[in-house]
Amino acid sequence: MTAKTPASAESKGQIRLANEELILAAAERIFAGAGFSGATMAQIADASGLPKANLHYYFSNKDGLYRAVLARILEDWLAPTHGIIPDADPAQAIGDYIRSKMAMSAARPHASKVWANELLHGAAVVKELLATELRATVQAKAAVIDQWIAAGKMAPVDSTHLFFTLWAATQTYADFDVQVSAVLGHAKLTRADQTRATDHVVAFLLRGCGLEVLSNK
Amino acid sequence: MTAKTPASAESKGQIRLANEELILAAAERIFAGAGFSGATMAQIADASGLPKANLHYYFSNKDGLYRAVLARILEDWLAPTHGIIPDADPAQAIGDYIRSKMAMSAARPHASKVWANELLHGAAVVKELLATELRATVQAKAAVIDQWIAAGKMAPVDSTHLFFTLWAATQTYADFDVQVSAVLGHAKLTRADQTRATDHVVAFLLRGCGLEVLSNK
DNA sequence: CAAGAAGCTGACCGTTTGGTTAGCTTTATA
DNA sequence: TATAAAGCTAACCAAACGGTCAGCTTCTTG
Repeated sequence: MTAKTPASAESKGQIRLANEELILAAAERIFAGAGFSGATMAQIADASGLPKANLHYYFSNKDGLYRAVLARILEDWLAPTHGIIPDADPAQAIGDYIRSKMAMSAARPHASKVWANELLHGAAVVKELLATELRATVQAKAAVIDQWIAAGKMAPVDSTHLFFTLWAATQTYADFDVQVSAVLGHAKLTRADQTRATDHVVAFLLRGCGLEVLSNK
Repeated sequence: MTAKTPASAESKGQIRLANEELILAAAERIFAGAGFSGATMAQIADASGLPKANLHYYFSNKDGLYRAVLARILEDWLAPTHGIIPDADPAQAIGDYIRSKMAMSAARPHASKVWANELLHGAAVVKELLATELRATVQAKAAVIDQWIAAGKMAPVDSTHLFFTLWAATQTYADFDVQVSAVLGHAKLTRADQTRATDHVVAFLLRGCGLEVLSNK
């Protein structure tokens, strides 16, 4: 609305920014539903409300668009391990981590599915990243877990594999929601289902760590 | 070799049986690696060592082949809940179930990936089945778990969601093996990795149920 | 308000893919 | 061994797909 100095924020036009966001959001949805190969540029165009040729104006090609979608997902994905530090209380820190993972699965199921699909088919795009950033993060946080175990604050779990189990148990509600829905007999997962799932997962996984659920804040 | 009465076993020729198996095995591999849309009939033909037109001689079309692959997987998938019956010992029964799921993930990773891919993208083919057979199985077995809980034999877990957690924790080693490998710093999962994973998962999940690992037979 | 930059898009194109077919060879049967 | 059934496959085809481009409109800027 108001005229601003053009070089203030990014050097990208606002129209470009808005349309890129529109396309990325649509692409995330379509890629989640059909995978990379199953998704078509025409579908993504329809979902974003823009003509197909416009997609190629903003993104070099299908692969470039897919990489942009993955990059956008990545930011939120490796983040919420902040609380896992030596001074923290294990039950509080791990509980918070699990809850934030469950919240992410509920809030951004499409993102989780795109990520799952990428891993499922060999992680051609993000393999390098897994072996560097993710590996380093896990090693650092596993060391904290090991300290807690050595101090007798929790059960002697395999600290590295613990993360595989936490990820699996939480993301299954986003990735395989059809299976959960079908078994529960609901057409879609309700908010009540999500709450029940979170309560179960937090209690179960903490007990697996030899810990008790703390009062919720 | 020896001449047999033709109507003895199935009414299918041995050549047909052998080639169908050849094609199904190749298709499972290719579908696992690339998903339904990403896989091509030409790739499956190459992998099976047969010309492409031969695939259409045995299977009506790509969709028919995909359904046949899923059907072959399904048999082994809903099976190993046998041990979960009221008279059994909870730690023994649940421990055995987890171990058999881990063994399956290690032995047939391709099958697990095809199944995961089908669920991930909405289960268009197996949705009906999830809502009937799988749902019924889980309800029956969850009732057994509830009996054990009522009898004070294990911790008060959500018996239905327990199954989601067991499936997730075990199948993650087949479905997302690239992630596990990358974090562990190995090119592929070794037998030692599989053993360590099984030990962790069994101990961790049983503790989550308020149970202890029994001596391994 | 002139003029360049940015945004936009219908129409088009080469390639890939699932699927077909006509005609061949091999196997089974009486 | 004659004959039918089953098995096999090179060559071909129509549809769908990712991607291009020329020319248009809208926005920004000095």
